Amino acid sequence: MLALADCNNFYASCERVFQPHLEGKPILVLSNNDGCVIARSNESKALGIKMGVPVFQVKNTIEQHNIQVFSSNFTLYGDLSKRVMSTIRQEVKAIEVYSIDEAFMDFSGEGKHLEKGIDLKKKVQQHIGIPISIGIAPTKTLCKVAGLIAKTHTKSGVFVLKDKAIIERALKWLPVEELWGVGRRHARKLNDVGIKTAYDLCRADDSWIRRRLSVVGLRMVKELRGTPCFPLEEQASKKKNICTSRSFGKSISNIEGLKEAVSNYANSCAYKLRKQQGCASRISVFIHTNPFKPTDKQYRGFTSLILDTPSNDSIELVRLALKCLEKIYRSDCTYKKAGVIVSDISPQQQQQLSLFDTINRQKHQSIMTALDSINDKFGKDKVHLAVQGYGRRWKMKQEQLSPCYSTRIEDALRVYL
DNA sequence: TCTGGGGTCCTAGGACCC
DNA sequence: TCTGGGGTCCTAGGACCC
Repeated sequence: MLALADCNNFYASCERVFQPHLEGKPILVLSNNDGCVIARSNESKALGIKMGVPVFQVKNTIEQHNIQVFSSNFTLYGDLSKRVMSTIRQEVKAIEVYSIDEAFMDFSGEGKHLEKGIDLKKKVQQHIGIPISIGIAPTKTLCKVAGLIAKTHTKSGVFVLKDKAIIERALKWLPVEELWGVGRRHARKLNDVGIKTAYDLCRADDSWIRRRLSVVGLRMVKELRGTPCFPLEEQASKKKNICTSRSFGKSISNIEGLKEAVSNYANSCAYKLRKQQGCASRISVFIHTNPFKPTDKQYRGFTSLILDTPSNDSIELVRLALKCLEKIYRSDCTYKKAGVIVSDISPQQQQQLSLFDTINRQKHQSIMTALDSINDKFGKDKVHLAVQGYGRRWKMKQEQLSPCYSTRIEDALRVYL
């Protein structure tokens, strides 16, 4: 048996941990630049606020119901996530951290599954203050279904999906578009041919599913029928692509501003590469105008460069990123977003050196190591390249940012006795 | 006025090889 | 008149996830 632990309304719950008076009150967490709604407490969901809507469209509802609004604080959410995962890790044989707010677990073995789930939920609540739901079933896809039921149809927040009859009942109840692996496109395709529920899909012909939903869809259906196709993966695999991109708080029309942003993103990619001990041999840069302003001239620039020798050196990657930028920049546009992608990633240990290499790699590597250790200790970008700038004209809008209670000592709560 | 930021996998088609 | 059979690699696009 497997289980899926899923944090309820995770970002909203994180904000509540340090502001418990918000319990029972509607909360929203916004995307970067405070643009869209990316998390809602139950109370906000009940008020009809949809996932992903631009904030300005629900401004009235926010004011009317005095909804508490937060900018996204990923430092806080990331830290609380780590803590939730480590509490879970102590209670189970194996865990796969699937996303910031979800983990699959090995729930096999003796003991009653339901009780074990309830106990785990209680521990996470007590240790971290984050409410979770748990779905328990023989396959990952069925765990997802069980988790959905746990969240909506149980008091305990834990549900076991094991008996054949209960699985069948659950699948007949579940609309096909709610399935893990069925997105909007597939849902429409399936609905068009009369497949409305997960149960309908289970009864469809294998070769038909294979043709319409590819092998990925077929695996999912097999899992619904009880055959595991997605094993528990304890080791997080290394990224094959790494991207850092942002929309700007304010549009940028000069190349200097873009240079500053792009060098920061390239530096961030290089940092992420070093953290996973990889080197990239391709770097790409893109810049976009604002697609929501149709009156503006629209342009999307994208280009890549191939490196002779794979690298994770900030100095080199920033230089190449700026070279890409020069190629795609057009002075007659106003830009709203830029990004850097590094790909073709290979392990740092096995690099083939280029015959014509001019960089002193060893020296650069020492610089990077020093840079990382300083910044890990004293804060992000405490020491950085000059091109990254100090102006931050491109920076994000974050007007409702909560403190980093658990990761910055200055932000820690003070308790007066 | 105001609209996020990351990822993965699969498939089809083209270019190329022998 | 008739025009093979087997591969690989790469890329773009489409689908999905959080």
